Amino acid sequence: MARPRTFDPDEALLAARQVFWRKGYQSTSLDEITEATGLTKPSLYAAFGDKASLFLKVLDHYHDQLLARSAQILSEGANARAAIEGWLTYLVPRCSGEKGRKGCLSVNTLTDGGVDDAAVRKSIANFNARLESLIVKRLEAGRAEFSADFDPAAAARTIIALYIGMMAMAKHKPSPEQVKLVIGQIGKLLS
Amino acid sequence: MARPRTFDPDEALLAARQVFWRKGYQSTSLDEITEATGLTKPSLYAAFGDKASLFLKVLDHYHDQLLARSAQILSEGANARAAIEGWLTYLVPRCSGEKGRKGCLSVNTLTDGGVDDAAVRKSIANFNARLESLIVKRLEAGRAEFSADFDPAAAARTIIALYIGMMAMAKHKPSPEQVKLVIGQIGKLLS
DNA sequence: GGCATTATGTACCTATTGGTACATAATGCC
DNA sequence: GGCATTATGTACCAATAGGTACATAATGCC
Repeated sequence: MARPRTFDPDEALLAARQVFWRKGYQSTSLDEITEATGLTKPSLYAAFGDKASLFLKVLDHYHDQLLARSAQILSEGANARAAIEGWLTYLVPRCSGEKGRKGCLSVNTLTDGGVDDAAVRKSIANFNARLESLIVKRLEAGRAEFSADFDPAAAARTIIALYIGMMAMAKHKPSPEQVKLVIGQIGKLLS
Repeated sequence: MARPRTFDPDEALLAARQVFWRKGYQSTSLDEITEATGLTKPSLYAAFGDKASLFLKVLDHYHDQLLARSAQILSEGANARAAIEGWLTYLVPRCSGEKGRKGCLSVNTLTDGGVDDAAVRKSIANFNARLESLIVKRLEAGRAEFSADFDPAAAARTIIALYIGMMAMAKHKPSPEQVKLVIGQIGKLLS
């Protein structure tokens, strides 16, 4: 047939993700991606299309992965409150200085004015909607834990806003204790 | 003496701010700034220095303005809870579709991986610290409103995280109602 | 009015950007 | 082994980026 690939597309996607995550879409040059992946530009184009298309693939993969892990963790807690707190605590290393100041690729992209690609915005909106849906369902499943006037939808949306805020603040490299201080406040929203 | 300026530096700074706010630092070209300000590149350089220096001036000015307004609004409420809610409600138009999807210049810059200027990071960290300090002081001034185990520092930091999260979510153009839903949850943090 | 001084506008420079043309190498099929 | 097909590597291109040299214009002071 034809000459086979000499690289693993999934590995290349992960390598590109590292660069996009750290520097953002606009500030990442194709040269940096070729260096990180070990591929040449023609190989990149043949495999993933142009820069925008490559970034979208990276972002979609990131969203899928984060959603899968979140769904898993949210299903594990003894009750809704514990599940939510467990989910946020799992994110602590990413929000604090422990794993650098990369923050969240999705949040970083959301606030990037240089990215006006409709497909990218849609991917992020979809991710947030699905994440919020996961939390709403977990809260509704544990409805009995809360008071009569508890509003799962409002609480879920507020938790999403807090998640995004904490991911943005990760850029300041707060200590894990500072992050846990905020997570400790979440309990007040769940009553 | 010498030839006088034919433009108002403050106006030029505001015009540049509009562009940086909408497109972000990296994606804003000097040509777009010259178009928005009506100045030529040499005039820009003579007045504000290079692009990074100009951006820092814009950002500092933005921070000063937002801090001043926040301090004023936070001092107006009948009590601490009303003051905080009034402050967030003042920000609602910026968080919803009413004023487009610009979000907050400071938050957008914080999550911008392409900006690695130490002075910029310091300006943002300083802004956040002063904003948090304003809120802590307002909460402490209304200490009697809250229960004995209320932690003003933890609550203030959580409110900052929510503020940042809502500003990031502004990029999705949420409806004012959706934003108010989140603000309505803030009360639970203040008890 | 002449001069020193500073602002302005044109025109340009170099580096880097995303993207590609083209020759070459490696495979499976017959 | 020859051939069609696809991957790879070099070398390059046009466009755009931030930044500047230099000639010119406008002021106050003397």
